[in-house]
Amino acid sequence: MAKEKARDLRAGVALLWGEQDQPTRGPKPSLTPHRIAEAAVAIADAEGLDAVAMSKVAAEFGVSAMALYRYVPGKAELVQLMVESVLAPAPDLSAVGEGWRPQIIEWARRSAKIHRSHPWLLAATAMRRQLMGPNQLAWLDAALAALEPAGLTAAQQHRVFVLVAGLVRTLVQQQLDFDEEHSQEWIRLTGELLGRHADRFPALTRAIAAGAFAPDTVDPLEFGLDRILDGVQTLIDRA
Amino acid sequence: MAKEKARDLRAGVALLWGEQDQPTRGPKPSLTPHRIAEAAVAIADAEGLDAVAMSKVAAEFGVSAMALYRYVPGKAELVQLMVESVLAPAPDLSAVGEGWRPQIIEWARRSAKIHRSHPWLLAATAMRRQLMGPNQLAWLDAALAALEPAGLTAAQQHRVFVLVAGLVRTLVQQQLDFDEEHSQEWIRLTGELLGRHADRFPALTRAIAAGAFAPDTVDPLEFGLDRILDGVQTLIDRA
DNA sequence: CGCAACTGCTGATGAGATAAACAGTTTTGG
DNA sequence: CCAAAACTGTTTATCTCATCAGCAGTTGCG
Repeated sequence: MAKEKARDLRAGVALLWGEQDQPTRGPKPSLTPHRIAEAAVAIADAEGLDAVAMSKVAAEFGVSAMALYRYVPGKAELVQLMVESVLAPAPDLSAVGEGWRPQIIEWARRSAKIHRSHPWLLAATAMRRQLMGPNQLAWLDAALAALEPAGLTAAQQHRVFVLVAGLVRTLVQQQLDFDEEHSQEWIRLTGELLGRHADRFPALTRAIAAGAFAPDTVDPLEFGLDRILDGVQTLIDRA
Repeated sequence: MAKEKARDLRAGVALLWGEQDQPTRGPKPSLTPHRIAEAAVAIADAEGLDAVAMSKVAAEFGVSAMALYRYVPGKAELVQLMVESVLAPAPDLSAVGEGWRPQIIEWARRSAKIHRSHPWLLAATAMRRQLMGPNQLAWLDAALAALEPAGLTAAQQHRVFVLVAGLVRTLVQQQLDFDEEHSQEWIRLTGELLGRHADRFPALTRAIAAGAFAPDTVDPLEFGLDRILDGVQTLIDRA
């Protein structure tokens, strides 16, 4: 997780923002960072982020692993490109109509949808503070724009964004976990354990008995948004 | 991230819950899973989760890497033990007084404190749905117990827990990122980029100009809790 | 034309997890 | 008391990956 790989932040920036000058001499490049990222995305979608090995991505193009290093400084930067690739295009919330609340809700829904479509995205963005690419920034911009009409202070606006973005991450993670194959086995084992130690976890035992962990018709994301945005509304009203 | 390592879930369970029978024959074990986990925690605290290599942990005890496999099925299980180790003891909120709100707030504060003290904890628990050990369950139990007086349905209670736990994770992550050494460099670079593309990110540019990202006297955790719990209160009042 | 700037390749290195087989230790059943 | 069983720790050996170095072929500019 915490690999020191400062390398040269600047190299990554140039790549992420497409601010590189095209070479004139030499053989024509047969690849582009973008195509490489897309191939990597395909692998990650199908087999998870761990399956994205330089050699495997390279194989998609029939070249050796080292060939990729002509296009991408290293794996970390490749993952960044994958993220950018998947975040395009940034959401356009102009059709959602007026009001900060519907707009930020729509933002959250779209964000959640992308994260669900690319289960590795959470892990890819969970890592160290990364420099954000244009698309990541565009998503941030869209959220802030949505919140502007709420009339919060700039600092509050930022904090609300963090809450909503965090909510999306949390709930998508939950859902992905639940959908996972081992999930049933996990639930069974945990239930068994709990039965054996019910006295140590009284509140949990009660909650389970009352169906707290049973499948639920309410979308947890909608529930969370309602709570958070109600809280924000309270803040606005109070001002 | 997504390594298939079902191995035998049961082995991990037994280990995590200390449900293993002590061997009688053979040489006395010189270590215990618990001592190993503590050494690993020390390493992770000092150098990050990536620095926790079997060989490095083993070196702490002057034994070979493979010796650890006599105590722990593999690295994944070791990380689980580290988590359990760090989550002990479970929080006792009985001294906090009455009321669901102060109690769940206290729960969140203590959870945040532990996560801040062990920056690797977030990464360690971010992974695949893991089987929870007794201490992890005890934390869950404590949170549910705190929420009981609120009079929510069991399902709502669970959802609120998820919101609060997610909030803690989100905000600790933020704070850890910010404290990181490269942070300043990151902020500078991002600012530079933003200046060069201000027109593409109007809302963001406005927000920054208005100080949205400036250091803030408000604790983001308290802010988030206030919003979420206000939202929960609204839900309760409505019922 | 000849070199500089490139592209892709092969081979090497080093980190890490972990499997396999072995040697020494201790306990217990006969 | 002794030998086999049950263990502990060790050495060796694989495997998977990222990534560095150095090489060979390509191409466009001066």
